Amino acid sequence: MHYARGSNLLGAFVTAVNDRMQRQTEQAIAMGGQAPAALVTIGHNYGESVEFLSNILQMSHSGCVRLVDKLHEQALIERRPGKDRRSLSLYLTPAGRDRQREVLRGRREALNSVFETLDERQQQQFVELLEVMLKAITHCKSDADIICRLCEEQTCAQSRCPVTIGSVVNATGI
Amino acid sequence: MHYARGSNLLGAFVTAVNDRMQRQTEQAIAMGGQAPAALVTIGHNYGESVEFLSNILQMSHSGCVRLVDKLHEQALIERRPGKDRRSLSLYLTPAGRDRQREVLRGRREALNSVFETLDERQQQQFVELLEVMLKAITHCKSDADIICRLCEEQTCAQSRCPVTIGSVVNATGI
DNA sequence: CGCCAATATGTGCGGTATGCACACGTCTGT
DNA sequence: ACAGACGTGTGCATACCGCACATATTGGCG
Repeated sequence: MHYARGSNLLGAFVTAVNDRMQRQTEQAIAMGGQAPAALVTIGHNYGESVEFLSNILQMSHSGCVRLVDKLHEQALIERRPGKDRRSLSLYLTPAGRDRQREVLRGRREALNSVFETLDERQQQQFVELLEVMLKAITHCKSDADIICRLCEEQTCAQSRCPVTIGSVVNATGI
Repeated sequence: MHYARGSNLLGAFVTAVNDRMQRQTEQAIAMGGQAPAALVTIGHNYGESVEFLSNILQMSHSGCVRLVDKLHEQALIERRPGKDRRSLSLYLTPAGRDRQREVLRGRREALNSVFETLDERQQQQFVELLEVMLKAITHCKSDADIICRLCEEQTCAQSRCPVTIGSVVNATGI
């Protein structure tokens, strides 16, 4: 009965933080749905294909084509020929890069407004617990890409990322 | 620089958990958007109006009317005359109550699958930190209702809810 | 080599979720 | 008693997204 309360608090917390994050990121790009994640993910994975993107965003291929169209209309991304003559490579334009930074800044502000209510010692404890859970729930690279689709890459890269670690340690094949 | 990593991990974590929670709750009711939250919230607030609901779900009044229509079509809720002759009172039907339980079960499963990767001592630590943050970010009753729109009420009520406490302690008027 | 299955993109069409502007009835305070 | 606030509902439009399908390309295999 006791950890039912824990799970419930976790749910309330996730709802609260996700609301803030979503509001800020959607406002930064003036588009909803998976658009903010698309911009960030394309920025993290220069030159990848629409197919690749649709997997990370967990949407249908056709939906992703439409999303890419929208981003292209707004001159936020470029479509260049890919490795195949079938596929495309997606790149952020300079304007897209700027917009991506705004998305990430909005996200960071939303997250800081919650995280900084902890004192330094609590922050450290909290990070350790997050690491345990993130590591445990990431079973492959695909999981990791999905979880990190809105992450700040350099922040992640400059230190050991529990999601990446989990994706290796728990790897089940795919 | 160090807590930028913490905020980023928090973001990845929230994204991961929210994905799971959303998938499970939407599947339970076979409707998307705010429908799961609507069902749970109506269950928590028997006899409240459409207006009340639209505030908690943070959607326009008209959008909320349409949502209520959908739930009514599926015989999940009842519309009875409200206090005024203007307003309605919303109630779950027995089928709606069942469906609400399924939504909450899906949510609980999603959350447990993450929370239970911590051992007992870590769970206790984690709950304490969640309490600190939830209390700090809740400034009024409206905040509390929004954050708790998908909560399991009895789990919340049987022990001190940090969201409710925050809504009182930090009250700023509205 | 020639052909078929797999891959990658894109389109036609429809459905769901939601908002804005507005209409209508009801209430409330002066 | 009447103006303005309030609560509900409707017409219309839009954003987002999936399914089924069309098209182009590739790779493997007989």
